[in-house]
Amino acid sequence: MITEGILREKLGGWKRSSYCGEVGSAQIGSQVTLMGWVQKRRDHGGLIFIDLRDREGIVQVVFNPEKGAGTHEKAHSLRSEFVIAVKGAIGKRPAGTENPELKTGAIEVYAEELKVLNDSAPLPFMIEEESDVAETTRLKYRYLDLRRLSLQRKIILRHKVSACVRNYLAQHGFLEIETPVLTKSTPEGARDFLVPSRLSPGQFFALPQSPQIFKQILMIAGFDRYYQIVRCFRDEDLRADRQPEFTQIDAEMSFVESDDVISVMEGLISAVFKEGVGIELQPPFPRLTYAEATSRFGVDNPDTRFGLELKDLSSIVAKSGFKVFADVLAKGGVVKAICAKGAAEFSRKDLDDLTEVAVSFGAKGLAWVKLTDEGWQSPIAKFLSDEEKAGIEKTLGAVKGDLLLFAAGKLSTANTVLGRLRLNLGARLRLVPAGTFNFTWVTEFPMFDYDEAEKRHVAVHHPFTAPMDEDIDLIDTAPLKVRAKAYDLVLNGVEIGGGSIRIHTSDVQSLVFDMLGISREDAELRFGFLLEALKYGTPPHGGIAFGLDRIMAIMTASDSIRDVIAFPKTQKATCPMSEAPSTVDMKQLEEIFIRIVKKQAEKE
RNA sequence: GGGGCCGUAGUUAAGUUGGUCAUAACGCCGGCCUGUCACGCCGGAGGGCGCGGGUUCGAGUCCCGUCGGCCCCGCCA
Repeated sequence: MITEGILREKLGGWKRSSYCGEVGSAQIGSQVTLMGWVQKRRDHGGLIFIDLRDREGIVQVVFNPEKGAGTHEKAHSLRSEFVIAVKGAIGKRPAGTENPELKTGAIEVYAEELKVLNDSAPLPFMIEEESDVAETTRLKYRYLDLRRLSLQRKIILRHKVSACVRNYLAQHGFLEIETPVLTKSTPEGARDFLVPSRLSPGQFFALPQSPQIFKQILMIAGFDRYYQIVRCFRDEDLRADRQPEFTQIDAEMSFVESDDVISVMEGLISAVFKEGVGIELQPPFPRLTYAEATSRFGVDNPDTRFGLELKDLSSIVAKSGFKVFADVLAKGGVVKAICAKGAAEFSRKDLDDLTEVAVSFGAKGLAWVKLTDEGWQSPIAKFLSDEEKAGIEKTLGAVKGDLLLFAAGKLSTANTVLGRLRLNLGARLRLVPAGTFNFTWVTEFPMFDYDEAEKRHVAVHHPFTAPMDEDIDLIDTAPLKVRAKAYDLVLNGVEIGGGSIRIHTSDVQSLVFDMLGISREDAELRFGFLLEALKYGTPPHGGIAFGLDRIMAIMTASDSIRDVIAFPKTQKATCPMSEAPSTVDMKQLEEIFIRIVKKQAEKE
C-alpha cells in the first residue's frame, strides 16, 4: 500500500510488447505488455480508467474489479506520473465510448496484471499538451516539461530532420568530420566564450563561433565535401531566436561557385521540409539581390509572404514645398512609403504605436496619410500639391480606404524604418498566411560596411568571403561598392542560413585583411595558420551553414527556439535546472591561474 | 548599456480610489461512485502577496531600491 511505504516492484522479466501510442484496432484480442507513465486516473470506485502515456502516445487502460481484485486494488493507489507496467488484452471499446480525440481511442487495454515500477511526488505543474506555466518553472523542471507530448514531438522531429540531413549529405558525397571545440579565439565577429588552459598558464582556448576556418582547412586538405551538425558558441545577448550555444548544419564544398552550393542546398532543404512537414518544395527558390531586397522590403531578410512593398517617392516630391522632405532630399536622402490597404480606419492609438515603432528604428517621426471619403486626411496634406498627391497615389497604387506611411532620411534608415513598419502592419492586418513556407535567397551582399564607432571597415559576412570577380578592382577605390559572393537563405522573413564562396588565394586574403584594418602582424597572430595553408594549393571552395534551431522553430510553429532545444538557457544565459553557471572551488581556480576580481560595488 | 511588460496558494489567475481581500479554478489529501476520458459528488489542507527599505494609524494595493522572467534596441563576422 502506498500509504504504508512506497510499493516499487521489479520488472521481473516483463518485456514491453509495444509503445502505448502504437496499439490500435489491428491488435484487438491480442495480449500486450505496456509500460509508461500514468497521465490520468479516473476512479469510479468500481471501474478505474488509467491513461497510460509513453513517447508515442496515450492509451486507456481499464481496471475491472471482476477481473482480478488485487490488480484493481493496486490501480486504486495510482497517481499522476507513477511509472507502471500493465499486462492485458486489447479490446474494442463498447459502442459509444470511443474517444476520437485519441489516436488509440477506438480500443482500450483490459488490465490483468499491474506492476508499480515507481511512484512520483506531487508535481510542480501538470503534464499537459499545451502548457501555460511560467517558462522559468518549466525550465527548472525541464524533465517534466519535456514529458509533454507536444514538446516531445518537436524534439523527435528534430531528430528526424537531423537524420534526414545526414542521409542527404552523405548521399551527395559530403563527409561528416568533427572539428575542435577547444580552439583559438578569433577577435573578429562575436564575443568568444573562453576556456583557460591549465597546461598553458595564462592562455585560453575559445569555443568556436563556427567551424569556419577548420572547414576551409578541410577543403585545403582535399576532403572535397564536408559537413557537420555542430554546436556553435557566441557570447552575445540572447533573443527568442538566439541562444549562446546553438546548432548549425555546416557544409563546405570544393571546386564550386555560388550556384553549385545553392543548388545542392536547395535539395537539402527540400528533403528536410518533405521529412519535417511533408511538403514538396519546388527548387530553384526565388532569388533577390541584397540591393533589391532592401529596396523593396527594407531589410535583407525579407518576409515575402505578403506584399506591402516599399516605394521610392523621391523624384515625385523632389521639389516639394514640404520642408522635411525637401531638406532630406537636398542632403542626399530619400523619401519612401508603403501603402497599407484598408488601414485608413486606424485609430490615433494605432498611429501612435506605429510612430513609436518608426522612432525606435531611427525615424525622426512618422508622416501618415489616410485616404478617406473627404480625400487626404493628413498632417502633411497641406504641404503637398495636387500633382504630388496624384503622383504618390499612382506610385503606391493607393485608393480610398488606404493608409500611407512615409519615411524620409538616409536610404538605410528609411529602408529599416519602413521595413519594420511593414512587418508590424503585416501582423496587425493579418496579411501573413499561416502554414506557408516562402524561401528566398538573398545574394550579392556588400563585402564591407563602415563601422562609425570603430572608424573602420568591417566584413558584412566574414573576413574569408570572396569578392565578386567584377568588383575586385573596387576594393581599394570604393570598398563599400564591392559585392561579395555571399548568399543567405531566408524563410518567412527569418535568416535560416548563410554562406559564401571563400577567398582561396593568400594575396586576396591579405588584401581583404588590409581593408578591414587588420595589420599583417595581427593577421599573422590570429589567422596565420590559414594564411599559411592558403599558400599550398588551395582549391576554390565555398559553403554554407544553416541554423537548425531556427529551422525547427519555424517547422513546428514555435515562438522561440527554446521550444526545439531540449535544454535551453534563459535570457541571462543561465540554466534554471542545473543552475549553471556557478562558482567553482578556489582550488580549481588556482590550477588554471585565475583570480576573481570583484566588482567595485561588491568590494565596499 | 537602454526601452517595455511581468512576479499573489503546487499551477494559472482575480484582487476597486490603501482599511475582514487574502479569493477562484485546476492540482493535492480523505471519502463515495462499474464506462469515464475537463469523470461526478461530499469534505479538507495549503500562501500572506519575489526580496529589502520607506510613506501611513493601516500596503499585494503608494514610493525607492534590488533580484528574477519574457519581448525588443544596441550587440550577434
